[in-house]
Amino acid sequence: MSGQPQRADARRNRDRILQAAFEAFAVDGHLVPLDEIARRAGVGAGTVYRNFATKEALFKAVVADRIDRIVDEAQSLLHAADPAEAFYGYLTWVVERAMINHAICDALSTDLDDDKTRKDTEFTTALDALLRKAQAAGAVRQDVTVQEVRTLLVGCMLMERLRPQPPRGRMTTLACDALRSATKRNETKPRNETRCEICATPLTPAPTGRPARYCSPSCRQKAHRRRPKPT
Amino acid sequence: MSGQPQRADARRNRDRILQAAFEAFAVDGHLVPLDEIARRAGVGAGTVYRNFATKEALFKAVVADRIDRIVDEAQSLLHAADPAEAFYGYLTWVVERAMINHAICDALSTDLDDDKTRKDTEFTTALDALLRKAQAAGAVRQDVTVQEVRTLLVGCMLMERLRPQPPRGRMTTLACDALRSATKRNETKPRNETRCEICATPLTPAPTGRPARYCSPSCRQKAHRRRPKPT
Amino acid sequence: MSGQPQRADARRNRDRILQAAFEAFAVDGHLVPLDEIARRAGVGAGTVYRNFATKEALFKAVVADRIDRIVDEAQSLLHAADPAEAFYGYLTWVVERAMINHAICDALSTDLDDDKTRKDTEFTTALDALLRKAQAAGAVRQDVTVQEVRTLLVGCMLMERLRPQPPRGRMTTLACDALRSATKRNETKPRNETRCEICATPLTPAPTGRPARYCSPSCRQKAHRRRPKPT
Amino acid sequence: MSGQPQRADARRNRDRILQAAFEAFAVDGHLVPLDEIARRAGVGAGTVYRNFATKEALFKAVVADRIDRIVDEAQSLLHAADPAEAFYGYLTWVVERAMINHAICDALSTDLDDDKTRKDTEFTTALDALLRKAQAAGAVRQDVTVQEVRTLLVGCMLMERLRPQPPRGRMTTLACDALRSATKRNETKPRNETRCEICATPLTPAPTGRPARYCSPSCRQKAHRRRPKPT
DNA sequence: TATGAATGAGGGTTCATTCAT
DNA sequence: TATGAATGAACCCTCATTCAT
Repeated sequence: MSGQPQRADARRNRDRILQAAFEAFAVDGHLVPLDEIARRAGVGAGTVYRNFATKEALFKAVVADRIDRIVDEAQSLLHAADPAEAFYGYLTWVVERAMINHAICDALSTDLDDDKTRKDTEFTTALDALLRKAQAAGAVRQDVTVQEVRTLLVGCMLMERLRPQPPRGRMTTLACDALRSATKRNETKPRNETRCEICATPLTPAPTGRPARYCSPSCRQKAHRRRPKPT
Repeated sequence: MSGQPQRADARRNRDRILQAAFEAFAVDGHLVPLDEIARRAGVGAGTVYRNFATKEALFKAVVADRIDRIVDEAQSLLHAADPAEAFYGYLTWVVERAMINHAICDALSTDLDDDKTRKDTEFTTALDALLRKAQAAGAVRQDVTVQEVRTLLVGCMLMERLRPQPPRGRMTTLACDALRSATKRNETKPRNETRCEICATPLTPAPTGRPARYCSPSCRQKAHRRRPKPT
Repeated sequence: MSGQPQRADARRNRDRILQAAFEAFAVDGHLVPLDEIARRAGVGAGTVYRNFATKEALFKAVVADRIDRIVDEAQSLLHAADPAEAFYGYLTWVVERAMINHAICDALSTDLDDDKTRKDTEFTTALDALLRKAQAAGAVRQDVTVQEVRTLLVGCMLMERLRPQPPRGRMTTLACDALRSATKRNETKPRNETRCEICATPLTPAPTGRPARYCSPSCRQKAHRRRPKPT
Repeated sequence: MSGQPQRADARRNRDRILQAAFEAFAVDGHLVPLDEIARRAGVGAGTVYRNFATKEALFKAVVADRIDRIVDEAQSLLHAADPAEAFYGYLTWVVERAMINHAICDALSTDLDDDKTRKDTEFTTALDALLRKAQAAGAVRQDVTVQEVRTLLVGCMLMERLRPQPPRGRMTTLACDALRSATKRNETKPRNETRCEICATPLTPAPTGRPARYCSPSCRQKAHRRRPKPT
């Protein structure tokens, strides 16, 4: 049940189920019915249960599968020339992946129960290696632990998911600044974008005419009411 | 249906339902059955429906209720003597509240549909006021918008929730560093804590004996296998 | 509970409930919630129950109320100059009323339980009187009983309800022909309307062009397939 | 979902559900709970939903099933030797079927939505064919349309249902008289049955003794009160 | 072994009826 | 007495899991 099935067709079924589940979870999360996953995989519901004891077990298997790929990437970056770029680039890369596939985010934040020790350790170890090299190169402040970095990484995924509007990756850039040594921030000149004076919604500058001060009539009205009455 | 009921018992029931729903959502999120909420509130399921047209409406009412309290706090801090402390203190306070009540986190990240404009704007406006004063005082970098701060705030809630172990608020402190002007970070001396050489789990120093290098026998074994074989 | 309440306001409430229930039943039948009836009547649900033991009892009271009015009409027609016109006119009148108020139909076809004997007898007696005079005048065949007429009457209501399209009352006219003495039918020249040759749907003649033979392309196609292939 | 299931047990279950639903609807109409249907069929509620997407869909399937059988009968009568007998016999036969199974009545009076065009047309077409032959043979008046016949047919079902007492089919006979050419009625000699002088309920003649004049003591009492008081 | 049909415990929601105010 | 809030059984429907084929 848990090991790798031997027969070729059984193996193929298992992979198709994993793939279908991954795609389904990526889009709809946990709430996609198992029958739907079976349908996408082109197998019967019973076959899913032959390969995975419960729906939850299937979910965990998907997640473990994804962690493997992420760990691979970390390991391949270990010997990069620039440790700072390797480290920050890796964080960005993982977050980008998670934007596409929500399951990745769950993979890194969910407990993996039985398998936890193994998978979890693998990822943490690989991330730690990148972190230490970056710290040794002075690119990351010394007082952060790998667990904190890992948590921040998941936080970035969640934040980017909350703000899908551009600029993409802004929250990750910000969060990375929290990790950088004090003198190497990504701080920019204040953007001189204009925002609604009432609700701070960014205003898209109109090509012509007088620049807008409010994002909507209702905010303009609100501002009007706030102005002191002339005596 | 939507206004405050007049009768004392009805009012009391409504409050009890809101409270029970709040607690239930805080722990289990959306998935707690409505019957369970009714049971906790000590009323019948029908009574819940008398007060809230659907489960979703109940959820939104809970969320709106919480936002109100959070907005109140922001407004009360607007005239604090120290804008920096007011701003960062507020972020910390909100995150702490959210640690106890997960619904707060949803409240700030969920769309509130019809009411969204109003509640959402109220919160954003209050947060923006705090932010601008802190920026004016040089305590927050100029290139962040209130929307970014808000997202970071929700991110902190989520991250703290992922790492309930001490030190509490560490992720928030880190995230705040991302907002601070470069020279005012909370960077500390590297903690000279020792961590497992394999999986980076922090090691609690034993009072006596030789300091441990690994967190567990399995990691020790793993380290052993990695050592180059003597020729 | 069952008798007439004495106090003026109580009496008024009872009447308003009856009226509201009548209107609600007329439109939606039995399935309108009792709360809705109470709301329409401008009273609380409890007040409805003070006046009528159950929803069913309320329904029966409505029905009895309507029968009263129908019986009144029958009695007022008893002394009309033309017994045939009185009889057939009465049937038509009742059916028309029922077209507007479905509750009337139920009133005449539903068992009235306890009250049945009284109300039911009243109506049957009144109808029988009209019938006998018409039979005596040779306007109605001798071999029908009042029970049959009554059933036919309800049948007309139901049929008209099934065919709300014009000509209104056609089914009633037809059914009345079943009652007439053989020589006094309402038979008309065959309407030379054209109907679809396939499904018999009446065809609205176009003002210009060749007259249509089929109601729709699909019927034309069907007709085509049915034609014998040329050898 | 919609087609015929392949497995023998599935097919059997589907048939049992249809049958159970048919019987349940026949007795209680739409309001029978779906769980009850499942129970009667000896399956779980889920199985019903596997075969029919909604309760409404199940109802429509039942109805469509019945129409099929009725249409079959009409088509088999098309080439009968006596068109009059075929036509009137068919009406009687359909009504008799509907007496046993109320769902048939609904089948012919309910809209069948998507399938309506097809099923509805099939039935109307078949009925129209019978009608035209009977009209050509002079057995049916020329001024009735197939739609009217159809409505009358449903009306007969409803009327017979309202009067389950003997003689069976009397209402249908009457209604058919409405369709007959004037000279071919089923008018009989007036039955010299005696009826209650008060409420017109037919009196079953007692084998011995003086013939009854009233159907019940209460009617006798009523008659007594109506008699003019002797001066 | 693979299929997909069957199960049945809930889930959200409605509404006739009761009862505290 | 009138109100309308509270009750809770019942309804339709879903879906994780089991099992006959």
